[in-house]
Amino acid sequence: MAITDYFIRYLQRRDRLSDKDLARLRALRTEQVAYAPGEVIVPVERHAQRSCMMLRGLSARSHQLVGRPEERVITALHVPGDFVDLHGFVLAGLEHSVIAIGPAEVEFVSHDQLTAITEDLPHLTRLLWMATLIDAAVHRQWLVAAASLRSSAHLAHLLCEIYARLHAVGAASDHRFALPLLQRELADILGYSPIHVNRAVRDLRDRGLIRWSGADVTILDWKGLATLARFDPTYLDMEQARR
Amino acid sequence: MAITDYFIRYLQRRDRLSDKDLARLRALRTEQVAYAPGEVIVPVERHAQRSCMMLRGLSARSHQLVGRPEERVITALHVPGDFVDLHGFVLAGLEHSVIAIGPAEVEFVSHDQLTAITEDLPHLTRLLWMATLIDAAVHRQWLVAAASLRSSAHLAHLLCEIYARLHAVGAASDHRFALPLLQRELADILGYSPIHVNRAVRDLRDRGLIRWSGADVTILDWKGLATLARFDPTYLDMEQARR
DNA sequence: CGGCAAATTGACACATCTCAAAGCCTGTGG
DNA sequence: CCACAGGCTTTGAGATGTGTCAATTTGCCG
Repeated sequence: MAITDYFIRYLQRRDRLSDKDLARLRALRTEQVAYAPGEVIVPVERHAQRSCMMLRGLSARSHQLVGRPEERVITALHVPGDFVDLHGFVLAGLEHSVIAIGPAEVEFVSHDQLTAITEDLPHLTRLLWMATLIDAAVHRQWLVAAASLRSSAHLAHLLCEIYARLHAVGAASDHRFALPLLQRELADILGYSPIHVNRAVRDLRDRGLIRWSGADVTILDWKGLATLARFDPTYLDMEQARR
Repeated sequence: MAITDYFIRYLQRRDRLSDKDLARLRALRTEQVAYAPGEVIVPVERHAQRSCMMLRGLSARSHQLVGRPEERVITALHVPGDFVDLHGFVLAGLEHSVIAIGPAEVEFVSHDQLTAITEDLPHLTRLLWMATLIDAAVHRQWLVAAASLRSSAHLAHLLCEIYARLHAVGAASDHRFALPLLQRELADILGYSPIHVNRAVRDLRDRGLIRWSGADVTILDWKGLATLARFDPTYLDMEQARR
């Protein structure tokens, strides 16, 4: 399946695509590349020439801390169908890198083609814009979660969100999904020490809310997990609307 | 001064505006409204019909927590020149409200006019897009700060950022600015208890880094404050570039 | 002057971090 | 098939950061 299929599904869940919009998306020339776990997909750079969509696996936006080379913070996770670094198209530079979480495959689109879309197709342009704004809404929700939830609930929120996003593009069902995240990476996402993340995982397990072995996650009690996390998917903006 | 002047300065700091772009911005029909401290400027709503730019004072994006009516989290602060809820133009709904921090004045722009810009002026459209992406970059930096800085350094980071943003649009100089933030609001921003925020403020004062009385903040030692906060303004994307 | 909201302080409880060590998986070479 | 190495996970104990509660002080405004 071409990545654009996932991305088209992502868009169509939120608005109707005209024939013109669809045709242009399908005609995009792209380059597919596969990455090993931990590899850098997009480096910190200025004036990037292309952006990537997620095709398979997961990726993350990783911020290196100044003066502490071995520490980093992950500010976003991306699932298939996400236009991962579309914001690099409009910004002068990326202040973070994009790395593979587990084995991952992405598809690159040149900025020339994106510029052409903005010149010709206002509606599709607004939908691309929308995709970056949903990322921003997720950032805000992560801020809310970080400020208002204790460790177990915070982890629960992340799991609810990832499942909701995977499910929305048809990449997960039955409350099961692959999550090849190391606990160290989870710590970089949630802002805890790896040890504390481990305790949070155990807590959710002990409460009978999840099963997690290797990269396999099963949500045993969706309602319980969502209640603990106070999860409300409104922020993912998955609503049909004219944009 | 019309708000558009601040916003135009915001844009011109980052790219060249064509005569057409400028003319369209200057021709925007807007409605100015003033608000008292704490008042709601934009409610939680679906399918908003207008968005607002910051003219005077400060505003914040406030998230009500589900099931805890008296608690909230603030995920963004806006200074004059910011197009505060421009994201409401493309999203189906806002999951937060916008409130006044101290006395504030904003200028509303109808979404009809924004739609027209996206139909006619691709370059200006990309610049509007950029403005929302800079907000997203600020969200990410807040996530990094929350995950990697202890309370005093976290507060220091916020002060550095606010000053940098005010200074960038000419709304502050000499390391002094008005910051009519209650410590309770500061707590909602940083994710600490008001008591702990108070300790952080005192710490920065005791170290001789800032003076803060009433709404008046003076940064006594910019270098020291920025070092403590590991502040690097790159994420504000204040660079001339073709977009 | 009085009243109220905000800022400040102290003491104690709870959450999370750090360091250290032990257990578990998986791939590899003998 | 087994032994081993290495990375990841899990556990424990003590140090530090932050939250909560209660009380006092400050500053503003009527």
